[in-house]
Amino acid sequence: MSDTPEKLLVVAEALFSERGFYGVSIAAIASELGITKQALLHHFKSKEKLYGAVLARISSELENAQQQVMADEPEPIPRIKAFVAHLADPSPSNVRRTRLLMRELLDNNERAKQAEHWYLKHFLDQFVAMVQVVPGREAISATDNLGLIYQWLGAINYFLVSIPTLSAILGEESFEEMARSQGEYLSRLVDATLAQVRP
Amino acid sequence: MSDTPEKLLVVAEALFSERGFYGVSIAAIASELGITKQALLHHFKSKEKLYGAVLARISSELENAQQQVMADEPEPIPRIKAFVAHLADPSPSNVRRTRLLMRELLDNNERAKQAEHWYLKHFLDQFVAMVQVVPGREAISATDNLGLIYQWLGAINYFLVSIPTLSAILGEESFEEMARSQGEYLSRLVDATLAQVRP
DNA sequence: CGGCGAGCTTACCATTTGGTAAGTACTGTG
DNA sequence: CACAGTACTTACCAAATGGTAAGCTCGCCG
Repeated sequence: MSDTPEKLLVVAEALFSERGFYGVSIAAIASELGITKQALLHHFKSKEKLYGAVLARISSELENAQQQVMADEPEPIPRIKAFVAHLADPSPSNVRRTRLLMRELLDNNERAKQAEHWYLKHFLDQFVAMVQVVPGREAISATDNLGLIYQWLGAINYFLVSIPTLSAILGEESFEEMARSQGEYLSRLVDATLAQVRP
Repeated sequence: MSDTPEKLLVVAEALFSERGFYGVSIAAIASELGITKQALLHHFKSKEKLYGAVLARISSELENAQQQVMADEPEPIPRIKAFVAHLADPSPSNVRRTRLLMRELLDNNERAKQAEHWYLKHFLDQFVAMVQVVPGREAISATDNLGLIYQWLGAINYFLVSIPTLSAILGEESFEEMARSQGEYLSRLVDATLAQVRP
């Protein structure tokens, strides 16, 4: 079949995102690709390494998007809003990524305890930097700004991850209405929280 | 050993929370309890049923807490804040519950597709009702209020679930500082978002 | 006392798991 | 042509998985 590793990663990402690390066997991934399990193991020496490659791919995509926004939008607040909007994009590929990262966050306790390097650290550092240049926020500590960012990330990621559930309990059309207003909600969330100053 | 099923559920909850449904074997749970795998299967006929019992227990605890707050605090806004504070309690037991529910949210797509009944629906309905009685919010649609609630739940749950990661990347003392301010952040988040009216 | 169900135990089982070993076919490159 | 490396394949494996079957022991009820 001679798939490029890129293709393998796309499929692996989809399955890991859907069922989690322990919920997917390498055989299942291989079968989805129409190759044998051993063909997969040939490219990535172990299941852990395959998973690691998927994570690395995602984190590099994330950092690319971040640099893109930095370059495109010089104004601090519109820049943040553009980035938030990008992260909150409800497209299937972004939802997939978000689900996988959420799972990783949950598993991180276990699996990555030995992994010295938290692969999203750079992403977070840069995000903090984006907030710290907002007028009135320069004096606020990095930790406090990180707290703010976590509120945004929480609202964004939790919504994305809840899409199937919400869609099921609200019904398709009601959910669509909610999804449509979500973008503006987030924009206002950013405004409202950024405006707050420390007492 | 004659453990009450309650004890079994506590241990099962801890392990499912830590490693997820597929990440824990019934043998592992049993061994943690010092009993055999078959003793567990005797009480709960299958792994799925055991997991379901854990979920049911959590959802009933959640609804109890909700009723408690409803009874204790008659004023709409303080009531919401009290409930939010309860949900955001960073105690180990609450963190465990939150992790497990977050995993369930991720897996829901797969496992609970056939389960007609989304076991947290009642919790959400009642939460919406709590918001709908806030002066100035009566006219706002349930869907819009749900959107607001999801922002709060996102901020709360994402933070709780990120505790080990944050603690690792920030260091213990810096993280403690962030955790301390989190409560007030959330309170202000509720104020800021509740104040907004639809255009 | 007889028996009956609850709460286990040991024994067993088919299937799936991640992974190794060894070989084959193809494609350059010296 | 020889040789090396890539991209696989089939064959295999030990361990772990969820689950069944059958039995054993205890307390309780008629």
